[in-house]
This record gives sequence, structure tokens and C-alpha cells, in this order.
Amino acid sequence: MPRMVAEDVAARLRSRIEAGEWAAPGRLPPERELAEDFGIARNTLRRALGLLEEQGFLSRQLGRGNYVTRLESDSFSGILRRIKGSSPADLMEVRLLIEPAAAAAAATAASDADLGAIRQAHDSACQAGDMPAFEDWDAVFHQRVFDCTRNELLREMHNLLRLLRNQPLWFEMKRRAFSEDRKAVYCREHAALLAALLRRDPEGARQAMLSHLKTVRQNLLGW
Amino acid sequence: MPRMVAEDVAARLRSRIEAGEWAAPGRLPPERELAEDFGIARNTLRRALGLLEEQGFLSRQLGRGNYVTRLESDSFSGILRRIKGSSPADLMEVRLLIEPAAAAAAATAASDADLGAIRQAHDSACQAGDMPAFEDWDAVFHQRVFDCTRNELLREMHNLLRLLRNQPLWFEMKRRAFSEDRKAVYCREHAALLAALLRRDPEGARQAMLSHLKTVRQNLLGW
DNA sequence: GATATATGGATCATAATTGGTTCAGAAAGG
DNA sequence: CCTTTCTGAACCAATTATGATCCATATATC
Repeated sequence: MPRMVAEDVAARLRSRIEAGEWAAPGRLPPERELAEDFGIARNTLRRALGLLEEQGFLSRQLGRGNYVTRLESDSFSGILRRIKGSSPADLMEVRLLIEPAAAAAAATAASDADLGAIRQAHDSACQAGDMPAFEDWDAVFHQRVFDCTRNELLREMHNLLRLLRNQPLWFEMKRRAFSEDRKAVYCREHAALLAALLRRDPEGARQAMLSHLKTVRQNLLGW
Repeated sequence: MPRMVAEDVAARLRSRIEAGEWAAPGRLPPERELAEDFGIARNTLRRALGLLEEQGFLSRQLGRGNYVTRLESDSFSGILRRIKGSSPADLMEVRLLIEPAAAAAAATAASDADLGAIRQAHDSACQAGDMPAFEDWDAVFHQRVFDCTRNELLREMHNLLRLLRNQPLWFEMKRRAFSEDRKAVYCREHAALLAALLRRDPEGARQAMLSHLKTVRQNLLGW
């Protein structure tokens, strides 16, 4: 299956290495074992090892074995990789923590143009025909609330969360949880948030975002 | 509806690509899967892909797959780069937004062992002889508050902020702003926060963290 | 030291997957 | 109607994965 199994396995191997399964500087299991472990052909596993070797994670020694060299746990990329593995519950909790505060900040910092952009995203979401289209516009809506805050870092942190929400696992969850009724509820809640922003009402915006996200959590996680 | 389904799909695809669902340099799912995903025929999907290819968003490779090309603007790496360039003011604002809430959450979720670790970091910080040592323990202190929340994602997001604070520009700011008096103030504020955590008092912890961070902002930014 | 075993290195034919192309027919809109 | 667009299917071409086999080197055992 030319589905880039090699790259996929390389990523999984790297993650297992960094999880400390074979602490550096340690030896990996023989290729024949690893291949069986991953359920792939040895040839394919060897390609994955080749990729990791190029990246400097492995040292391969003929007749001796494959050895882990360095591992990065505290660097930016290490953090990002761990962020990618976050659970939906954790993500939802962080959203509940950050987004209401951002909405409050947006209420005071937003320009008229900002609010127009939010309204446009809101309208598009309400008119969206199917679930993927709605989700696309929903994401834009939330992003534009953060845009209002004029805080680059905050925007990018939300971008990070947005990326997580768009990963396949999340997408499946959202697809299962989607219905026309729920979309209508979301639209009403978005409208309430937008109204608070238009009133320049920080507390109202905070509460609107909070109750909206609680609805989302209820629909996605059931609590 | 013979009205440009392809263009519509192209726009949605582009939006999902920009949202990082298949981060560059990443591979898109096979055309047959994507077509089913969007609920359209493979031919139509291919027209959409053609449009995106013309715009330079995709690289299509026979037998291999379709790849997202440039557009690191919204991928993990692009976000990372922009995060690294954040201004001290933005960072301070984000800290003020996140850390008090995290402290409140920590007050309810912390185990005795967690609190012991925080106390240990607090003591070490107070006894630190020079500025780098104090900053180290200060960072550990704050990090351990986040550890209490049992939220991996939240911890890693704080780790990200912590990395920012350790970049050269920040370090210089902190070094200039450091003094024994201010260190003593920080220690008192840390002690107040720790006390609130030990009381399992969420509101107290939130307020203690908030006023501490306001002190830090005053010392670093002057407002 | 000689031999056996374990392990990485390399090659090849075959099968599976994937993008590329074409075509006939259905569906939507003027 | 007529045109455009979408659909569904079949087939081609390129790439990748598989499974097997054999070679090369290092380590253990006697």
C-alpha cells in the first residue's frame, strides 16, 4: 500500500523513541522484530529507519544494531509534537479557559472592520449546507474573534488549537456530533456573542463564549 | 446543480489545508477518499485539485499522491515561527489571561505531592543566589502550578511561553529588571499563591497569580 | 582461532495503491 | 431543447509496499 507507510512508521517510531521506550543512547530491537511489531515488511521498516537516520535520530551499524542518538524533549519541536497528541478533553478545557477571556478582550479592542469580518463568517456558517462547510466557517468565526484582540501571540495560540481541532480524530468526532438542530443552536449562540461584541460588552461576550463552548463540550464529549 | 461544485470544493479544500488539517509538507488523502469525503465524484474533485494546483497550493505527483506545497502560513511550523517573534507585551498579556485561570484550576486538582513540588521550587527560588538561578526556579515554580492541572495541553502551552521567556531578548529584559528587592517581592507573592493552593482556594489562587503577574508586568514593561 | 548466530545491507519479482485520462450518460439551468 | 457540469466507470501509468533471498559484518561460543 503506497500510502507512505514508511513516513508514518518513521513518525511513530520517533514518538516511541521520545516517549523513552528505548532511552538514548539505547539499542532498538532488531529490524525483523520491529517490522513485525509495526505489521509491515522489513524493507518498509528500513526505509523508515533511513528517514530517521537522515534526521539524526539513529545511528545504524551493520552487524551490531540500530542505536538512538539524540532526542529532543524540551525544544520547540518537542513541545509541538506533544501538543499534537493532546486529548479532546484537555483541548476542550483549554478552550474554555482561553476563549471567553479572548472574547472579553475582543469586545474592547475590536474595530468596526473586525466586527464586520466576524459577522460575515457568522452568516456564511449559518448558510452552510453540510457539516464540513459549517465547520470551516465556524473555525473562521472563532479565529476572527481572536483577531480582534490585536495580540499576535494569542492569535497564534488559537491557531494552534484550531489545528488540533482539524486533525482527523477530531474531525470524526465533530462529524458524528453534528446535526442540523445543533448547527442552529450554534448559530444562535454565535449571534449572541456577536451581539455582545457589537455592544462592546466584555462581560456579555465572555459569558456568551463560555456558554457556547459549554454547549460544544456537551455535544462533543457528553459532559 | 451544474454550477461550479468544483470551485466550491476547491475553496473548502483550501480552507481545510490552511487550517492545517494536512500540514505542509503533508500529503493529502487519496483522491478517491477525498471525493467520498466531500460527497462528489472523483472527476469533480480532480477539477478542484486542478484549480488549487494552478494557484500553487498543491503539487500532484502521479503514483505518489497530492502534496501541500508552500503555505506555511498556517501550518505548525509557520505558527511556531510567528510565536517566536511575539512581543513582550503580547506575551505578558497572554500570561495574565492564562495563568490566573490555571492557578484556579490547580487549586482544585492538585495532589499533595504536586503542592510539595511547588513548595520545593518556591524555597529554592527564595534561596537562589543570583538572577539566572532565581529565574530558573521561578520558571519551575510557575510550570509546576500548571502541572497540577493535569492537563497535558495546558502544560505544553505554558512550556511554549516559558521558552519564549528564555529567549535572549527576554532574558536581557529580566536581567535589567532584576534586583534583590524585587526578588523578595516575588517570593512573598509566590508564598501567597502557594498558601491559596494549600487552602484549596481557587479564587484566592487566581487573585494571587493575577496580582503577582501585574507586579511582573510593572517591573518588566513599566505599566 | 574457527564456527555459529545475530544483525544490518541489498536486490528482485509481484502485488497493491494512487494519480492521469477518457467516455457515455445523467442532472441542472437557460 | 441545448449547453454546461457532474457522475460513474473503466483503463493506463507511476510509485510504493511486500515477501523472499542472499550478502556483509559483528558478536558469542567452543
